[in-house]
Amino acid sequence: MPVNSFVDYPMSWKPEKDLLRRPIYQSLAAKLEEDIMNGFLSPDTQLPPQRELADYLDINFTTVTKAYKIAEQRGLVYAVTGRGTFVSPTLKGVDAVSAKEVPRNIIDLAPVSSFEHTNSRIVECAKKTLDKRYAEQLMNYYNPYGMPHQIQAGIYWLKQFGIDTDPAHTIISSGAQNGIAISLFGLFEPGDRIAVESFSYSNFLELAKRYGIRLVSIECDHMGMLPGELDAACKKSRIKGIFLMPSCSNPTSVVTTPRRRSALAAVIEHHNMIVIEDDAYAFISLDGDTRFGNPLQTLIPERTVYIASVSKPICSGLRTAYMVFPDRFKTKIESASTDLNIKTSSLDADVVTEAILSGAAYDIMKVKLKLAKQANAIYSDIFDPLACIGHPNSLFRWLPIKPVKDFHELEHQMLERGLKIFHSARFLAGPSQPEQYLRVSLTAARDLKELRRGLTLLRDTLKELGL
Amino acid sequence: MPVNSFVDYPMSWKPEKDLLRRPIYQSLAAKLEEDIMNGFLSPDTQLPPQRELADYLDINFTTVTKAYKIAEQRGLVYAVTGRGTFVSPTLKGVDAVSAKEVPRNIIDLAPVSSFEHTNSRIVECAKKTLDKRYAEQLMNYYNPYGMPHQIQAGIYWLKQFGIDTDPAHTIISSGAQNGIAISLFGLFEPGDRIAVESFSYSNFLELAKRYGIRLVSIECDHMGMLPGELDAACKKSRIKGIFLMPSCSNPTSVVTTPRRRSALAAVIEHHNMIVIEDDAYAFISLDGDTRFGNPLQTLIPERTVYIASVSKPICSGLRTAYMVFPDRFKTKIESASTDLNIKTSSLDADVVTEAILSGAAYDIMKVKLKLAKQANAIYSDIFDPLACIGHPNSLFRWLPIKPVKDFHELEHQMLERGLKIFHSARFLAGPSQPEQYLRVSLTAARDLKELRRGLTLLRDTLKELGL
DNA sequence: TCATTTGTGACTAAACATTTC
DNA sequence: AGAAATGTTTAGTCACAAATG
Repeated sequence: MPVNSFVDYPMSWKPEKDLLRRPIYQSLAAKLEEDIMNGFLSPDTQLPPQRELADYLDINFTTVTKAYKIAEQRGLVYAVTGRGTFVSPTLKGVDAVSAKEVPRNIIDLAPVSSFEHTNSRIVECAKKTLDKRYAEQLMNYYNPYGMPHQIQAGIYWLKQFGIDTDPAHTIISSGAQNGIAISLFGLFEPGDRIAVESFSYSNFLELAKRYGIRLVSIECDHMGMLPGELDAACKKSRIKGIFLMPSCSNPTSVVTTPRRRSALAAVIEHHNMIVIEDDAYAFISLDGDTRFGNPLQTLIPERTVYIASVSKPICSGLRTAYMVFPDRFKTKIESASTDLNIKTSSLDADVVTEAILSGAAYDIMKVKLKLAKQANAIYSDIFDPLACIGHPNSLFRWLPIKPVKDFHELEHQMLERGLKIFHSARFLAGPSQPEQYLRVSLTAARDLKELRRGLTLLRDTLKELGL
Repeated sequence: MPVNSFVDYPMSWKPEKDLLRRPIYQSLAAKLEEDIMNGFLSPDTQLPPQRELADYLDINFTTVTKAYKIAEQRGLVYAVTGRGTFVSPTLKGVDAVSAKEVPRNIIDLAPVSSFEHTNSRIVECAKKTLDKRYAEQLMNYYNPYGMPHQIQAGIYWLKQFGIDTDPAHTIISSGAQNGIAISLFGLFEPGDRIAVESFSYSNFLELAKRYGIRLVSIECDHMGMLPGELDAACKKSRIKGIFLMPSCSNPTSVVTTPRRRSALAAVIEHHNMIVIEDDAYAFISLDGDTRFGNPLQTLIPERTVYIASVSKPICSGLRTAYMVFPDRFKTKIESASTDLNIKTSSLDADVVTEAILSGAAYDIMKVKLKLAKQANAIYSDIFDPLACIGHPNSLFRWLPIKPVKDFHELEHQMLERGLKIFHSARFLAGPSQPEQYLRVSLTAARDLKELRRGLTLLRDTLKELGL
């Protein structure tokens, strides 16, 4: 073995051979984890090729494969056939995107919540709910997936988004994320592949990774995911499902065009995939003028789980989302729901039901849509509207910035200047992308005035940092 | 190859060699699934040994291992080293234990709910909740794991069960099952082993299997799990966690004695395991006279996730449970909670909080405890009280019966006579047990009169069937 | 275009652990 | 007590597929 070659062209990672214990692949993976966590190996560093490391350690190269695989499953590295294995740019655990109230001196541009100005109406609905004859029944064990009249109200609510369903194919979950978890658990197994847009909803990515789903990152443009790329990826390996938000992708705010939806549906159909369609932002397209196309559920209902939370259009605190699915998924979805929740909250669902049936929900939705338009107008005042892609009423914007090396550092610098905001790296499904962005939430500031202050501060800070 | 030997001593399963496509292990697993689902292979049938089948099919025997492994993960078969591989007695999908209201002519002895007579008090609490100053805040996006005052109320509530915790180590989940899912997701990975009692909570078993947890069934007696057996199992292979309900095991109703709890704690400590302690039935021990011992959480808090739902003591419809955990689990638990739920329902939690702070919860608990005692008295009228093991106030009883071949058939026969009830096979964590039981829920009948009718009918039916 | 580099997946080989008799 | 039967785990061989230059 030409030992000297290792000295001349040092490998990026040289684990000490003596420290390896059997099982080799496990101790190698542990060492790798340690060195990444300690920062010895920084993001996007290329690791030694399997064969080279194996040669150096005097072991079989598939033993290295196995060690790298474990690290990949833990989100530490990613590998591309023909190119190599690299340290992951998003380190797991750093990027839980959850909403905690920020201190008064910070302006929150991070979580996409919903304008909370309308919640007094919801409290009224809740009061009316409790005066109903059947109020006591909201407190019992039955109807784990929603009471019949609650389902009916959901079906009615979904009509405005173009969904046509019935009680046998509709249930209530404890919010969209919970519905996504139910879909993953019920219809997929660890090891299955799911296609996602190259920037995708971070909470989905985290959940899927945790469950052992192998994410396949598909390239996109300003009209949505590229059908050709999806088709190519499907030809490479069996991809069982796809996660999409065609009405307004989080975080990019891109709307998938009707033509693109049809093309994607054809590819999906052809490769016999399952769609998880998260239609959280459906309501922002309901302003009469524009038509953005129908949900994928209407194009390929036999392979789509459609999930519509009421978080954004009605109220973010109530844990209620509607799930629509074809017959063949029914048992699987319901038993996954039982496994994760036993039952959903009948009380929350009934408050939503009251809001829908009384019309309050529609009023609230209009107010929120108006606020979204106002917020976007403010954004356009401050940032170049021409550079602004995506849905005009989106609750968040996708702001291109010059690439930085360490996205945590940038987020930290922002925080020090009084802004909480998320960098695009948090939404990365696969390898690093050359372009970088900030996802600018328009909904988490305390009011529109604060939003304007925050966006102005953001613009100035970016200028100051030369981004 | 001595082909004739196969003819002389036919294997229990002979997949056609010609039908095998590559990848062999997958097509073999698919064939196995098909033949089990079709009923060609009945429960507890022993499959051919890996080597024998491999020989017959002319493939390497570890390829058969892989096929069997897949089937095991799907819950179709179970394998015991040294003994063989067998068709699973509980076929997945058949046994989702979820509560659906039964027709009027059926008496429900199946789900363990809670006596629902007290829910009007809860509706009152809910109304008071909505009159609070902060009612609007219940509808927003913040406090994903519970609002501070809700956590405080939880801490206060848990004191009566012997739990001493603080806000930094306590969160609210959307019910106990959801809390269990959070614990599994946050602290375990697919492939990890978790020890369970040989008859254990079916919803836990299903969830764990789905997540790829390898369940290790530990033998028990009338005082709880046998510490020696646990220790032995731990020495065999690394067992990362254990699921226990020491205050009243579901389905056996066994209370783990204080001495046994200490012994188990020592074994758990020694093998560095994580405990998931589901204390759903803590309240049935609060009748002053008896002391049943403290939760494991008090013995080994540094390794215990303690979960106490309010379903049984207060109200089963509200999706609220308290989770208590040590510092080192905090981040993991919280991020798993985000992955599964984003947030828990603040409204549900606040109704529970109001019930606790107003004292209503304690009143309700007393009523439910009294009802539990009455129900048990009725049971003792009808079935031999001497044969009755377990907690005297248990919400369900564990009734020994003579073994039957097909438990589904027995359940079906019961249903035809007007009784919905679950057979012990549904709660089996591992291989079949020689003893069989029925889990008799005392809480799902519409009232105590109906319960008496149901239990009488049960006794008579068992006599009629010769069990 | 084609050879090279690099990762993937399926199957094989061998050592090991447990149960049974 | 020890041999045989049987499942488990780890490591290795080999054919193949994708990216690169």
